[in-house]
Amino acid sequence: MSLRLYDSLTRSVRVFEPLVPGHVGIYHCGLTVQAAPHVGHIYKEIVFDVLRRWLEHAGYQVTVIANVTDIEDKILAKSAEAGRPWWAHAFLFERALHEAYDILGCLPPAYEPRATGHIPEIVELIVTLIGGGHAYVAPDGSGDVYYDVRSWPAYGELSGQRIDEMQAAEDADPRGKRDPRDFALWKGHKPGEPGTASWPAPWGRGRPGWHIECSAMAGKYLGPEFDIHGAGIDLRFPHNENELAQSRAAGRPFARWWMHNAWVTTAGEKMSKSLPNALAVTEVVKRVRPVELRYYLLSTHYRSNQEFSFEALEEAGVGYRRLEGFVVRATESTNGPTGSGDVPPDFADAMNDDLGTSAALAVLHDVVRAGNKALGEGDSEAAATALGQTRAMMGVLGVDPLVEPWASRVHNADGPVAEVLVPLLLEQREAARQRRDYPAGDAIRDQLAAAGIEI
RNA sequence: GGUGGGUUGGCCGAGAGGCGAGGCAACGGCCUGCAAAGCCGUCUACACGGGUUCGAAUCCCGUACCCACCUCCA
Repeated sequence: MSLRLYDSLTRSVRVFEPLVPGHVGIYHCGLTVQAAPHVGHIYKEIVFDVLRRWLEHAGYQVTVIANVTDIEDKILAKSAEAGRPWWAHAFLFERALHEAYDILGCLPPAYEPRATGHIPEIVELIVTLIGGGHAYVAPDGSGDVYYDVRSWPAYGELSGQRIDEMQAAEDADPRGKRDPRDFALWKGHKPGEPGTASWPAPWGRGRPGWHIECSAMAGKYLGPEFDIHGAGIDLRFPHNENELAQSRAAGRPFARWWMHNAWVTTAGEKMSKSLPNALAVTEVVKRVRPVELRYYLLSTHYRSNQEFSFEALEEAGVGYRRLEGFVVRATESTNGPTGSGDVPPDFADAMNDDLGTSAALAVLHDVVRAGNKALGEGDSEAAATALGQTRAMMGVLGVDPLVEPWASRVHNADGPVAEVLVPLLLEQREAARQRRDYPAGDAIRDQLAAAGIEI
């Protein structure tokens, strides 16, 4: 079975065929560096990291571009509140974001372009749109440039909405817009805004609107047409809709697949920076290991909401340790994994079916059960085969316990002290058991258990 | 007002006309000096009301409730 992916534009699952055989270009967007990343933000990274790994497993060369929005209204507002320059504010959270990626074992993108580094490309695109009659400089002297939604009949195709049915924004300040749905491509510099937050343009100093940057950067790095555009479902409208309209109006076919991940929710509602339910990645990983958080997030299909709870998270951690335990035991008691590094057909079918990670995890557990049985029966050949398959599957999901960044953290026995002391204690316990001094042996076991090390 | 998604066992979560996903928890068994781990087994559900069908969690109609987007948002 070949890979089939759901496309939000056509609202259907289609057999994936890249534009250029053997190559896949992916652009995913939406991270605005204005606050510390929470579990919901990082979920998108994990989803597209697994997509990328699965494509690479299938032999594709994958180019991932993920943007960083480092200038927009919120950043200006939040940085002013925090009393630091907007660029320092943006960079602070860009770094926090990178730390979160790394903690969760996401492979780095090929490149992460920043909006502020692509002003010429953005201006060039706006010039093209104005020239084509799809954008106009606001007549009110504000220096704003708007996209003319009425000039693009297909506008609304991605989100399935008709312009006339769209609710006008409550705070709609027409400011010279031809239609209230027209959106800003360029925001003229306003008095009171930092001078560093504006750039020269043919229609006056200002800064780019939020939507245009993605069209400009995706176009620059992946070309006028590319394979997959990813984002969280909330960005479908207006952000992705606007990107699509801008790009196509400028003569670029743009993305061939639009993929949107659903939510990690709390109390049935979307996790959000503006609600008190936000869960910072750095806090959550104090409760479970990062790899367990990653495993937990993959237990739900990416297009279904996942109700976050620490209880479910910790249960998932138990499930992960079962897999990890097999990998560790099987590695110790066999001559290592055997097999071609291929995943079982059922696993491949699940992943090929629009990244069915839930079903894929079921296959993983089945193989581990068979592997554990083989270990129990002393069938090291069967155990080694299961180990090979297990590690291949876990590798695709980015949770192989013997691959970095997890390898050094197996079994909680991390650090040089533990590496020296734990074997020593185990030796003493074994000696106690040999002389049938069980209370002494059990005491050592209990103390290790109290330190988080299970025997 | 418009658009889209959801309601599955004690819990988390797949599936999408027949063949009981999987995990966690619980209980019983095997193994073990006792545990743990592991294995075997048990419990086994599809919001509600109609309908279609030999057969519906899955399709159709209706009802209720929940969520998301239309405004910054993964």
